[in-house]
Amino acid sequence: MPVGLFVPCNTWKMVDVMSIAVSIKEAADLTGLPAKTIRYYEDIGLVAPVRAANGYRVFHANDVHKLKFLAKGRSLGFTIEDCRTLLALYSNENRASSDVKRIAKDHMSVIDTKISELQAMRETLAHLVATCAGDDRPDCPIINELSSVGE
Amino acid sequence: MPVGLFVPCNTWKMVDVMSIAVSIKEAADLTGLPAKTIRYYEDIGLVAPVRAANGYRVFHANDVHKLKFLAKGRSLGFTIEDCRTLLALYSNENRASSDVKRIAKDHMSVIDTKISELQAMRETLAHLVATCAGDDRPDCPIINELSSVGE
DNA sequence: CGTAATCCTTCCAGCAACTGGAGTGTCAAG
DNA sequence: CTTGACACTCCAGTTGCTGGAAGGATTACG
Repeated sequence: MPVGLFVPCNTWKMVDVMSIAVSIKEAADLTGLPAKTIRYYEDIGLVAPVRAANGYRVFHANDVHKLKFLAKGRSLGFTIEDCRTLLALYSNENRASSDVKRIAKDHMSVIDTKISELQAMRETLAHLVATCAGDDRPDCPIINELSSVGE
Repeated sequence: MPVGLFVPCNTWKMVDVMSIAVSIKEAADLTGLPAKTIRYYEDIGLVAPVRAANGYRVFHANDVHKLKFLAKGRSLGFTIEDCRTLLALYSNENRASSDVKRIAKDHMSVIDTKISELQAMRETLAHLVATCAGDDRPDCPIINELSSVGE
């Protein structure tokens, strides 16, 4: 008995224990991504699930795999375009690991820049917060700093 | 001789050493904000420069002051809405410094969260990058990690 | 006086990466 | 038969700007 095929069939079942062919909801549950996001990823060409006779998306094992890949890439802060490139490298048996490494290193330096910026903000804020009385009087070093004329 | 007034006058000069009444370009130069951004801030109601007879925006001292305030607030990472609130508190003689302090502390905790997230990413990436050969062979721990099935 | 350069104006569109909602269709259970 | 949970598409909004087109104003130069 064929399972998970995309032919008109009134007793057709998307989920089967053996062949993975899942609905968008199940793909969402499997990957941790919102269904909306998965549709968006299809829109921008990151995944290409096939369609069942009723128009519903059907995700096979490798679609789910790609989505998991994307979820991990995004959780590491890679941009969508980075993820697209990484996904292509992932599918490319002839890739050079140097290509992957360069993307990761570039991304790391972006992250490092962001961290430094945030830490600088954090330090300034910490100082200001520490010196602000935080009572019901108007005098406030935070406001003073923001409105200070001097450099 | 009136200077910096907004009446039709063919020898009218926006800039005057004594009374500050500047064009958008000069406001941009004084604040470090792009003219586009200043127009945007007017759009969303953060500043309200008057208009000269020819329709040009005219920025007075307190407009420039507000713009500098906004520039500093933004550079500390406050959202536009935070800046709007802070600006209102700045103009409010009866403010309580506790209100300002709370905004700053909330913002600090947002920053702290971001820093932690970025540092976690950074650590994972650093580990992966360190173990990746980065040569012309396809084997790559970074790809492996992204495509790993296991948790 | 003409013209070129540099302003200024408005409006529309786009970026990243989704997210929310409207309006409609489909399907299985009770 | 109806209810509920799903699915679909499409449009609009988020944040904080940024770019560009199309046109008007002003100034400097020859």
